[in-house]
Amino acid sequence: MSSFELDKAYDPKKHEASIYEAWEESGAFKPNLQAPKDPFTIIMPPPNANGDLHTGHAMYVIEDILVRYRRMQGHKTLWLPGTDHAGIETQIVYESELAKQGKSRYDLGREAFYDAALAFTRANQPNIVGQMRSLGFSADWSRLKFTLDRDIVDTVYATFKQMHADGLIYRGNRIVNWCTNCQSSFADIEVKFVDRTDSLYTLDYGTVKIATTRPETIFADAAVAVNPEDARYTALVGQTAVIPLVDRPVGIIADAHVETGFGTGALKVTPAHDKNDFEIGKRHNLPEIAVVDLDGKLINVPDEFAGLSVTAGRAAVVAALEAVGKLTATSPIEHSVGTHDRCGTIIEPLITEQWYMRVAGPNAKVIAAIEHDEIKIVPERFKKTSLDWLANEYDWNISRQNWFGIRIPVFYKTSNDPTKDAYLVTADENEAANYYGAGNYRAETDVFDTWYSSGQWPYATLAATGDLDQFYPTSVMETGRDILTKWVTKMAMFGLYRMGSVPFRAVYLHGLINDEHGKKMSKSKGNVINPLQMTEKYGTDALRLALTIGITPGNDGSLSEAKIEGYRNFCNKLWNVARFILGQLPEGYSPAAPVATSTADAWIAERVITSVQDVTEAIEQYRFSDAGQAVYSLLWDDFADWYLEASKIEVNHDMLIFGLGTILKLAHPIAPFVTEAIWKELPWHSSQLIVTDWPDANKIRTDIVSDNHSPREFENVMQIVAEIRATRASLGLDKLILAHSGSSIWYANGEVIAGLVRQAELKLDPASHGMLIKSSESPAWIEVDPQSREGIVNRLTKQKGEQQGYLAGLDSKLANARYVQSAPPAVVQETKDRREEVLVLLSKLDEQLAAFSPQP
RNA sequence: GGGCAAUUAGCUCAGUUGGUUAGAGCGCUUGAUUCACAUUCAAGAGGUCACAGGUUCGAGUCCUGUAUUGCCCACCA
Repeated sequence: MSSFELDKAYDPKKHEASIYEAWEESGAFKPNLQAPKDPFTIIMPPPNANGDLHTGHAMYVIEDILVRYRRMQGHKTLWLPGTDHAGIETQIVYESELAKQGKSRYDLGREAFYDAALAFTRANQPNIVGQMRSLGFSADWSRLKFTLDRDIVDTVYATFKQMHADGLIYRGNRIVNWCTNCQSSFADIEVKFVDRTDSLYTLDYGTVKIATTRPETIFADAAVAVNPEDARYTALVGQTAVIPLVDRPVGIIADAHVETGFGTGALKVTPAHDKNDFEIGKRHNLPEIAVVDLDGKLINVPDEFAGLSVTAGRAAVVAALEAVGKLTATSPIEHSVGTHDRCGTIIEPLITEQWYMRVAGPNAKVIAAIEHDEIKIVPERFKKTSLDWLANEYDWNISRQNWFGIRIPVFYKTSNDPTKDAYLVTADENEAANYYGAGNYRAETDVFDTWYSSGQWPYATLAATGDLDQFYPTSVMETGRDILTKWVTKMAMFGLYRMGSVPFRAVYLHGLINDEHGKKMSKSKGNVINPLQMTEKYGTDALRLALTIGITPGNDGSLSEAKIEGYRNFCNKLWNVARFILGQLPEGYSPAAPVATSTADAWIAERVITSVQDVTEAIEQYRFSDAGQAVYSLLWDDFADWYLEASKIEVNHDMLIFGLGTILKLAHPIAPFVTEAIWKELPWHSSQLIVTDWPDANKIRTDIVSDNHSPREFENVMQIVAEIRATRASLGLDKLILAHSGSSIWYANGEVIAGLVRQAELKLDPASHGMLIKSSESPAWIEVDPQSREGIVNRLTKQKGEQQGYLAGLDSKLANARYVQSAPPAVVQETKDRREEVLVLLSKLDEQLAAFSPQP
């Protein structure tokens, strides 16, 4: 009797927490520096410390798969986790917290707000960390880093200082994307364009008419521009036009930027409030007149408009223009308007002074690294995307006027001392005091763009944990393809700049996870799948499998509850396979090297070996879906449906245990909990599955003693069984008698065949006149009732028709001389072989038809 | 305007260098089931691989074009 007693079904809730705890307590998540193989490192993209886990984070499962796989392979494996303070995002969240108390950030002041937001963030961090742990992530939490940790910030400061010394950093007074809500400038990449319908107003400027969507900025006009090729206006170039309402004359200039076909072909040039106009202004040396302030209110305009918001001002100016007859037309126009991607506020282009980084030089190194595959990008098509983007990036505005961020380490001179520099780059106020003298300096209040600091995440974290020497460059960066340009290229740039080498050797990009109909998940659509609800309901492994199988690198994937449920079933199947096997082991059993003593043994051994190769290769090539599918199919289609069933007739405990053990190993990276839960039940294992060796196909092949059985023979058994089952189903037969002629395959496998077919009896009868089992090479029959004759003839006729059609196709192929000449001989031979097989089958069908057809 | 991706069974998706009669899961139909698992088992139906050309002995796969959908970048007075 067996000493094993497993629950009837796998209940994730009973196992996951304790297994995770055991992993962590054993130190399995920490890199094993004694491991024989090279370091393998992944730096986790830090999720927002204030956020909740969503399907995007759940895709870190890919990282866990890689890490678990490499750990089992014997690499010194480090997965370094972290969380992000998420600058502006957190600021917005925390401001809304304050709003609940009826406060704004101005009530607290900059420093108090920063401290409070930081405390809020640190207090929330355990939430997201706990959620990631619940997904089974085998990261080394003892190394957890936070983007505002002192040591991280120090690294960022040092980089800034070095870049400044290298002449890569400068102050620039130019047009920026200003968010009046956030009171900060933003990089182009943070501006999201939304389509809108607005009014296009045609205004009378005396000599010309211009078209604009922003009449409230006419007071900032510095010129009117026309295209130099535009014959309508050539005579006017050099003349003046007059801004209505204020009657201020401006020059008419020619600039190629102007499109003759748009509006009237004449453009009001407003350098201070339009990006393109700013460029035109630079080309023509035009004044930059500001009429919108940082709050989005009109300034430097006639009194009646002063202080109005842009929107109110527009309406008022339009009314005034109409009143004086200068508004000659109004038409709807569809265009895109830039908004801040975090808060949705319309971006006001205006001129402010900001910190910039020159990117051309540093980016050139990134381009070279990507071109030479020093950074391999998966899928490869994103190589081009990143190269195009890098080659076209403008100097990067790295300063923000948010309050929640890393302050730019600069102090400004406030005295008039001509011997002192205008500013000093240092994070140390003492240094500033020494240099300028007390009271003669002020600290910069701008903070870094979060991508400036998070772009340094790989080496900043590794430096902070003391792992830089051992684990940099890292192995793989796995992240969403949407932040390829925002983040991945920045990390490459910073890594090459500061470390002189790439931060990661490969980048794996996953796509978006959509809902069950391939639609983007969104709160407003109500189709958001909460990963934690799913793991609660179906178990963590089920979610992990659902996010792995059927997902293609870089492509959007879809997730549904039904899909997750299906993988819950898989986990249960695995559990029950184990339950079944363990249930029949004798007391005190301990496994020995498997010996293949039956046809089925030889076959399953081969299937396992092939699967080990397939799964290994798939993971190596980042084809995680294929890896998952290979394990799924091995367990369910091969091991459970065939080998286990066959073992009910002829059992080989060692082979069962070997198969189960190997499957557990192969499945572990994707489904770590259920595999470890089963592994724990096997008393002969001294260590946890998480640190067990990954199976080696060659080693297995030499270890398994084969008793001279061919895997092919069992494949024939499977064909025979399938044919008998199909025949039974189509004829509605119940209990079967299988007659055979006494060949070796039937002697060796007859019992197994009958057992797999179920409700079948075996009989030696070389003279049977039953229905021929056509897939059996030596004659065998299903004994049939004469009453079934009509059904049999129908079935045989249908099969004959199918085979004749197939034969015709093969014949026409072989009749084609060019095919026979040009195709590889192996392909042609295969066609010929198949034709022979069909002919044999057809002759059998004819014979049977003759036997069962009514005699004439 | 430029680019990328997708278009394959009712649904969601695979299909790795061109080569068996194109696959999976779910759903559907029929049947089974005290024997590890109904979170099960067996059998089955279901596809002109978006469309039009082309290359090739051979195209879901390569080329050209078209359509639809989604995404990215640029512009949008």
